[in-house]
Amino acid sequence: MNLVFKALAHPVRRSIVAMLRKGPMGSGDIAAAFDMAWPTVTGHLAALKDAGLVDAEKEGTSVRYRLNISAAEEAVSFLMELMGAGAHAAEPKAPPEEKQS
Amino acid sequence: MNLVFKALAHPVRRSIVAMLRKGPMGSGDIAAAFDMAWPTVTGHLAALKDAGLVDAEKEGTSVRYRLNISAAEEAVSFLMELMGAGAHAAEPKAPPEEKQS
DNA sequence: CTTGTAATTAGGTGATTGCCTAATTAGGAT
DNA sequence: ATCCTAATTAGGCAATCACCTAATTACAAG
Repeated sequence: MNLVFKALAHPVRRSIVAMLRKGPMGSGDIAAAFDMAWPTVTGHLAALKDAGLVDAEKEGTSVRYRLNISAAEEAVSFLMELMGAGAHAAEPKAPPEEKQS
Repeated sequence: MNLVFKALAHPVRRSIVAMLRKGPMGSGDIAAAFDMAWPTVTGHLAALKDAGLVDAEKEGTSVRYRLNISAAEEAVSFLMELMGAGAHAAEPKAPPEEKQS
C-alpha cells in the first residue's frame, strides 16, 4: 500500500495511470505524451510497476504496459474506511492494518 | 490531491489518520504512540494538515487534531474511476464490480 | 555482420524527505 | 515575575526523488 500511495503521489504517474485506463499502451507512446525525457518516463513506469499498478509485457521490440487495478484495492479500502469514520464519530471497526505493498 | 496521496504515502501518517478515525486526539498523545521524537511527529502532523486531512485546534496549552475526510474525496474518486477501468485492464480474478452500496 | 530503432540502465545534480537534537514560543500555575 | 509543561520551529545530516544526458541492451531487418 505504501508503494501504491507513493506512486500515485505524482501527477505524471497519475496521468499515466489515467491513460492506461483506456487500454494498454507502448512505452514509446506513453513517453511521447509528456514533455520530458524518455528515461524519466521509464522511471515513472518503473515506480508504477514496483507498486504493482501496471504490468509490463515485452512484445517484439516494444513494451506494452497495462493497468493492474488489483494493487489499488488495499488503498481504496483504506480510504473507504476513512470516509466511514466521518459518518459516525466513533466506530470500533477493524483495526488498521499496516502492510507493505 | 497531490498532497493527499503524498501524505498517505507514509505508514506513520496513515497510522495517525487511522488513530484519528476513533476521534480527535492531542498532539502529545499522538506523539506518545510512536517510537520517535516528538518533533518528528509534529512534522508528520504538519504534512497531514497541509494535505487538509486533519484540522488542528488549540485548546489551552495543548492542540487537538481532528480528521477531515473531505480532503480525501478527490483521492477516492480517482481510485474508484481506476477500478471502473477494470474492463480494459488485465483481467482480474473477480468480475468488474460497479460502485457498491 | 551491420545498422536502425525501442527501451532501459548508468551516472550526475539540485531539491525534498525523514529523522534527530537543541532552541524557542505559548499558557497555566506558583 | 518565575517556573514547568506542551508543542513547534530551527538547523543539520543521510537518503531518496525527479530530472537530465550519455551509454547500453535487445531485437528485427537488410
